[in-house]
Amino acid sequence: MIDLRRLRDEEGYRQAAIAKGIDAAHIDRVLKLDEAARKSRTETEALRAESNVASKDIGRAAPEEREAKIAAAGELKQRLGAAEAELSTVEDELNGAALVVPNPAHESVPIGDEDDYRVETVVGEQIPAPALDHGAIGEKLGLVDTERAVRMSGSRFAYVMGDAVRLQFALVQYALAKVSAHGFIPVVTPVLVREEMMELAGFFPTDRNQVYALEADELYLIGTSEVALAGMHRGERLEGDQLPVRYAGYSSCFRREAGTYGKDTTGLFRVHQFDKVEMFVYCHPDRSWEELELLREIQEDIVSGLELPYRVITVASGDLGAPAAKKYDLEVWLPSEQRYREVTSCSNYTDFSARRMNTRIKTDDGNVLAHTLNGTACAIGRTLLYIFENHQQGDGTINVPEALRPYCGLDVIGAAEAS
RNA sequence: GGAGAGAUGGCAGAGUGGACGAUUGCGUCGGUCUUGAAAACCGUUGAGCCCUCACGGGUUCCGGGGGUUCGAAUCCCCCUCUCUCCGCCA
Repeated sequence: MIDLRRLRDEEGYRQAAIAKGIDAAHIDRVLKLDEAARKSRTETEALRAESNVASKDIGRAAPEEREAKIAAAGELKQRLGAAEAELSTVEDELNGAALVVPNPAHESVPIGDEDDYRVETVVGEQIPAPALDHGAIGEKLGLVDTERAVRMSGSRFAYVMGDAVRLQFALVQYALAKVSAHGFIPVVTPVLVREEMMELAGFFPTDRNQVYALEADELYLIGTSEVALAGMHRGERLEGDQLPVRYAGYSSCFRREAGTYGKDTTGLFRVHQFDKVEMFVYCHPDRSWEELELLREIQEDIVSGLELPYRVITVASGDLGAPAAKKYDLEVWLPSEQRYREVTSCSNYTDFSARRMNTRIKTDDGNVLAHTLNGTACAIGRTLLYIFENHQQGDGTINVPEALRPYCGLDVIGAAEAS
């Protein structure tokens, strides 16, 4: 949710919202509605004050005076009712209009669309395509079975098997160790949440068709543990001296992937269900830009520790999504496609999400809205597939990155099958 | 799944239609006393929004949403959650 006060007072804030792709005319409409709502609120409250005084007076009045006073108060109530009705109409309209205004982009974000990103760093070698792409080698080495999974559950499901499972849990342990070093508290979150949480976390109504619904129970499967972590401190006031609070959520994630027919149909790249370690930070507004850089550093550390070639880009304003003021994508080189593809991303939501969640911080100068950030620590399935390709060796085996060996006891995968 | 009880400020816990944003206790913060501390005593102590340069004023909030009434923490309806007992279960 946007800060209406800043939207009307700060031209830069307004311009930065427009950079995200919202119509300037829409913002003007929001501001007009805001002004109308404030005027109506002032009038309504004045009437209510009058009405409150009248009611209290009845309580004090002598019995013989009551009749007349009640009649007078009743008339006041009529006027108040009309004013309240008008106010609630304007407020509903305002809320509806304000809800679609995106969080303004930070000044360091390049203006533009999907292709206008800025490359920040490039690390590692862009290796040539391996003998087998991740889907093929997964099937060949008995690590991934999509054919049987399709019979079981439909397309975009997979059985992950054998050493891939060992690697999966090694990745979880590895990622948790990395984030724990920075004070992240591990959390296993609920994967089912109420509709209200989906709305407050900003996924409804916009991404409703991406979310699985359990209609009988009116519960929804989360697409990321971000939903559950963003809701953790709903309506709370956090102690300033305990911040920043950093959580590492681990959960399965569920996505309908509506509208992606024919895209990334092989292997684990785009599936309906995958596991993920997600970072989520609550912090003081003064600190959030530092925290964003920390998230990015951790992400680079995790990926480079797995010896994967990657680059980091700053996503352009038009491709940010409504809540993010700035977003980095970390993309790993996918040799079979000879291009970089996303593995993690991290965003600063500033106070956009906290305003809706009503998560505040106690400070000496009163309470302020928290800033929230989120970023992937490790998307397990995708990371597995980048390992399958980038660490595939000439003999058809997969070399296990040093960093994972202590967690799974494997040096190489597929030696028996390949020979 | 069945039956019952409940949800009030940081916490505990009063309050069943009119001076209640709410008795009291603990905790908080400030002060008195003390070499210092404790104890004791005195005082202080919720949040959101609107108006105002400010001082200040108004309004809303007693789990959430609706309703009755001139007036609701209090009465009515719906929802959510918690506890106790029974059933089931990893």
